[in-house]
Amino acid sequence: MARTTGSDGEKTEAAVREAAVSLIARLGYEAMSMRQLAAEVGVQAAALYRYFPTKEDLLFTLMREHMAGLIEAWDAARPAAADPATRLAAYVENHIAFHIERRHSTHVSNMELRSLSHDRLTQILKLRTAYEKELRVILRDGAEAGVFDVEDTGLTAMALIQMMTGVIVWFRPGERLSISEVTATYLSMTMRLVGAKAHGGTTTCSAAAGEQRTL
Amino acid sequence: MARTTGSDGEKTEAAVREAAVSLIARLGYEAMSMRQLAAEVGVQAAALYRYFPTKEDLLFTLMREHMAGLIEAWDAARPAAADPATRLAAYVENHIAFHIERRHSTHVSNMELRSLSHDRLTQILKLRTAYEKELRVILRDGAEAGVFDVEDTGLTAMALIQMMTGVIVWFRPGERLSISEVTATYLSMTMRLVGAKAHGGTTTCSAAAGEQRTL
DNA sequence: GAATTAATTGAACGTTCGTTTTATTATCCG
DNA sequence: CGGATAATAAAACGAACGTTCAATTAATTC
Repeated sequence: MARTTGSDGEKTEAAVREAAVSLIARLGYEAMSMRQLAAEVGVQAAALYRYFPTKEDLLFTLMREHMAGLIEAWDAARPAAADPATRLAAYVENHIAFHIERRHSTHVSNMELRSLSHDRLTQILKLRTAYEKELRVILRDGAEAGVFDVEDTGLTAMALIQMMTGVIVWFRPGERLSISEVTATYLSMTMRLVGAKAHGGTTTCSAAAGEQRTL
Repeated sequence: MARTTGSDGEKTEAAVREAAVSLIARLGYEAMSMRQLAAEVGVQAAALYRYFPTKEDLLFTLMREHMAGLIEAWDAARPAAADPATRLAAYVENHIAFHIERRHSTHVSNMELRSLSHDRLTQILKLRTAYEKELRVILRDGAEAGVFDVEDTGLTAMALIQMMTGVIVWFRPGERLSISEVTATYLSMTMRLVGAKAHGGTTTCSAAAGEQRTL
């Protein structure tokens, strides 16, 4: 047999992407076979190669679009011109919302980097670095303005990102906590961690602690 | 040929373990072939099966011993009976020291869980939960004693552990920061995050950073 | 120094992998 | 309605996989 009734390239490609994200997140890139993926889509393995020339191309596409989506989401959510605390809050909220919403895709982009070729790894890391830099800038601005108390901007940014991204490890929608509850708690932990002076009230944390080093 | 001069079962097994941790951390469990591992050890693939009946047995052994080592390290480092802040500081210091020291093995234990059978996954997760519970107890004690300000003990524990474990992603020994600098910064971030009242002083959480025990 | 045991090799097994090729059918366009 | 093209199936490719087995040699024991 050959072309099946009702077959449509766009729909098939979208189905492949979706199934691939789910399968790779669950089994891992190396453990997922192209035949398994094809079966999930309801197609023969050879049909996949109409849309993605190699298995690695498929992985790279998924990762690139995940990172692009993350940056896009932040571009849409970032406050125009605001104080560091407001910008930090927006960053935290966007980060957590995005990562909870795209748990599988985040899993893939974080765990399967080693399966990329050198060049493609570099491309993905460049996107990631650009996204992380946004947070470092916020922290630096806040530290310079004296509203944050941060010892080391780069280290703090990494710590915050790992803390926030880690939410996908344990969070399951519909369980004990809602997304907004989780976000609120992470937001308050973040503000304490960076020693943010309360939005108008007295100081919560800070005082001593040395001058900050720039990265 | 057959047995080689100077061959010794114990030494070979140790070499296999060491090479396996390094290779799996670098390539991933699925991507590492038994022939690759054997070549790294300087032996034929068949020789590996003298020590580990299957590839998964090898992985499981590495993980089990990693988790056992972590719990053992904490048992040795835990303060006998102390206030929550001191215990939390000890937990953070032990956690970071252990994870930096055993970066590769941590990578394996955190990233390759999905390659375990159901039973073995359960065993590893049981160990991990037991270790994490130690932190939750510290946080709860501190919250009940009024020396910590924690909204949600479980969530805070997960956030802290992910933040601390994340150090292995970016930390490289001999670069910008020393282990003790990193530990000190993480300790101060932790104390602020949990809203710790200073050890004996009057205010501010970041003061805890100054009082730092050596690693 | 012979018998036994420990450690390893080299070759092979069947399976599965990613991928390619070729043929076949549905759909679209005139 | 008929030719072009898009979408797939079916079968096959060589390579690599985890693993097993028999043969062989080093070390140990008596």
